[in-house]
Amino acid sequence: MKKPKFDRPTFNEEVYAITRLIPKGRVSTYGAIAAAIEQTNRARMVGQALHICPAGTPAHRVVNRSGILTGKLFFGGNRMQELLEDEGVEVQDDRVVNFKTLFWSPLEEL
DNA sequence: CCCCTGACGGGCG
DNA sequence: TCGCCCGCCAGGG
Repeated sequence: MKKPKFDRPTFNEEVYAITRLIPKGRVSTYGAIAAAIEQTNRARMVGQALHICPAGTPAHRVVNRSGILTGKLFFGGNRMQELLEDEGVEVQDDRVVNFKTLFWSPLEEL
């Protein structure tokens, strides 16, 4: 009884819930979301969850720790970048410009 | 059971 | 920030 079973369905819902809280024009990271639901070493699972996220989930606002749009390939073409730019987030070379200031932490700003 | 893969992250130089 | 190595962990072959 060391490790609590990994409840994929619940985990995914938690991820989507946090993701939906990311303000328009701001971005967050896989690790920050994982930390917010107390699953610090499961940043990768956050990625898996967003890969199959339901419509309406602003997954484009989630990037990696360097501000790189690691998931753009799953949006097709430049879709992820366009979605961000439509919200006023500047992107250059698959990376969020001013990432440090646009970063939104579910733990500190919630 | 072994091995590899991956929308990741921390530490180091 | 970049590159590199390594730890992490669920899935799939």
